[in-house]
Amino acid sequence: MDGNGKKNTNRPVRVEDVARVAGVSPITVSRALSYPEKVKEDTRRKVAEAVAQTGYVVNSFASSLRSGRSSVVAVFSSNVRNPHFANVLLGCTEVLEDNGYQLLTARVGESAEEQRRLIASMTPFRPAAMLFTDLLKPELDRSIISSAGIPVVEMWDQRMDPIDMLVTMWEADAGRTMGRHFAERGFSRIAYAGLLFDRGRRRLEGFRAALKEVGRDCELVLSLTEGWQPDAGAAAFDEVLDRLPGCDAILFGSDILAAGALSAARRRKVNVPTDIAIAGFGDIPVAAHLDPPLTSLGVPSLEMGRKAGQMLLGKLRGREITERIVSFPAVLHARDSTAR
Amino acid sequence: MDGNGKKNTNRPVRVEDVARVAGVSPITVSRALSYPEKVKEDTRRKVAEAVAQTGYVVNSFASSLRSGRSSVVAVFSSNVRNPHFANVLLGCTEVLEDNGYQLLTARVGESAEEQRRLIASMTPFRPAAMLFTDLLKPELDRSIISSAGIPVVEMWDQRMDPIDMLVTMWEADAGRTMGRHFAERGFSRIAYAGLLFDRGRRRLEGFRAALKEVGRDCELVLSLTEGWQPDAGAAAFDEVLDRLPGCDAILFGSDILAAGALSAARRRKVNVPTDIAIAGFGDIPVAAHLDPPLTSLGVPSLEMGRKAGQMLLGKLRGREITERIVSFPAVLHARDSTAR
DNA sequence: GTGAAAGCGCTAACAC
DNA sequence: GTGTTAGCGCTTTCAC
Repeated sequence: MDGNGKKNTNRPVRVEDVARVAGVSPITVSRALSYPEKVKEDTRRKVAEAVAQTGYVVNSFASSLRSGRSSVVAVFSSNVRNPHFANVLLGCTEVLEDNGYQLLTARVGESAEEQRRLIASMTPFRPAAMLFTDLLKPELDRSIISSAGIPVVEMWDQRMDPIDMLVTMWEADAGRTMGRHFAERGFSRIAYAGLLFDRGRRRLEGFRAALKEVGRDCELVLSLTEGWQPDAGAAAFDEVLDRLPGCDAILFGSDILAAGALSAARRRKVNVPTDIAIAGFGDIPVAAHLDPPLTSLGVPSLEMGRKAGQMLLGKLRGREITERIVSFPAVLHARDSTAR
Repeated sequence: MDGNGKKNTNRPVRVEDVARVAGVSPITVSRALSYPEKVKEDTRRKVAEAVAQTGYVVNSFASSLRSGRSSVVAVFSSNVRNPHFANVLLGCTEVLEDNGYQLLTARVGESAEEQRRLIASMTPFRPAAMLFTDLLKPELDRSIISSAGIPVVEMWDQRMDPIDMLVTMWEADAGRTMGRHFAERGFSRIAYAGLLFDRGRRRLEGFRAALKEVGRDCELVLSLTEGWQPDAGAAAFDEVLDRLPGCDAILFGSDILAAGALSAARRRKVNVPTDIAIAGFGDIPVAAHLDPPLTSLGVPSLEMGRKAGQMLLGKLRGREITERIVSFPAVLHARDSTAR
């Protein structure tokens, strides 16, 4: 029934039980498990045997309560269906789990009030550090975070005043890179479609700034509020063609939207890129395999997640922090969808 | 500095402090917070004020240690970059977080030994329930899970003997559905390419069984072991064309692989579906927007994640479990990529 | 290198 | 409806 040799009494095994079996005191068991180097080789072996025999598992609640130390990192994450965020999560999980930390996850929350509530729901666990894999709302009172006095990494923020540390990509730079690409290609009647909150707005600003440098502009901006799936991109494509006749290039806020637009173009027998060029954002794996292959800006989200984890880890280990703000560059992948 | 009015001493605020301010005993504070209905309206108000004034936050470690209750659900999840798993995670997070549970996440692990290690790393937290969003290895000694004596949901398993509860989709049925579709379309030289572990193998078995019913078979099976990204699909497409001349239909283990194959077909000027039909698995959002739109089997992963969360919740609340095994059907989306 | 005593902060059990 | 006492299981502190 019970291959572990665990006792059949309902009472869980405690250090005391292990101590009795090993013929040592409880504190020695504790030390043998937490600081093996502080215990004689022989004692260590006896304790290990007793642990195996009794099936002992430490109780984190008791351990953390007494020691005041916690191996929990609170991670606030948003929509994992967005490949960006999935990559970030993967990257930071890798780093933190491999270093003995447990991840307590919560949604990041969509309104300032919801964010406050979710952060408050984590504080009883006294996490050792916090990681926000998506933007905090500007309206949020950040003192509830900073007052915890623990290492904190925010991500994607566009400002220079993080609570503690920041891993980001400057959206305006990314937008500018794409704007220059559009300028080089000589597109003249240009549209943009995407979400226009925080990051999207900054990206659009950079995009327009680069166009203005060569005397052009983004003549139509579609602010998508509902939907980020391909259908929304297809609908946006139709709307652009209606509202901006002669439009020869559209930048979308994401590759998913752009993929929808490519399919709408096929349906309407509009040739991409000859009739109209299309570009996206994020460089998801299928981008290079769409028809035509989609020009996109790649975001090193996996590396960003890893970096966030490493920064927390560094601070948890008391290393001096040299860079509080780390920004990653977006990389242009020019493909056929914007060819000339 | 501290808008919460929290004291500046380093000692954290305890129930005792709140009790003093409110003019009641510690246990009354505890009750006012955990069982408000057991406390007079007036007392409740005084406690609430004292909590606000002191900035008190309960210490989960102490609370759980004493009460023996835990609000933590351990979730073992795999590659969130796979849209299936991202959806599952999203679904169960929704349900569990909205009902007061905190999610402690770990990777599910790739080998039986790693799985054992990761599960063991969660047990010190005495979770109230466990959820495995991906398969457990058959070699894993499951007694370490069942001996915890808590509600457990496994997902995707193809057997009928879960540790406790199971949310799954019968891969063989799904494969059969696709096999019948291929049979109806009259394809005759058929290939399969995908991962052939656990789930993929069962799916292929169903696929072949349906083909055999009409006197056909899957003549070439490519076992992909490295890579599930589009490039691997493109390479598999090339290999099939080399090794099975006259092949008129390929089923891929995922839509991502199939998307890569579609792009390889374009590169080689092979027409889909006239020259060769292609189908995938998973019905990711872009599937309907590829060129041609991709035939795929949709898996209701978001609902499956929600269901898993609800089943755990039901058992945690002591409700009688009526169905220990819940299976969801895969839905065929026949699109142009397998048209005749 | 090991042990004895104490206490982390909370809430169960029981009393009133 | 509220209070008193005790103890959850561990690890700190100090002693040897």
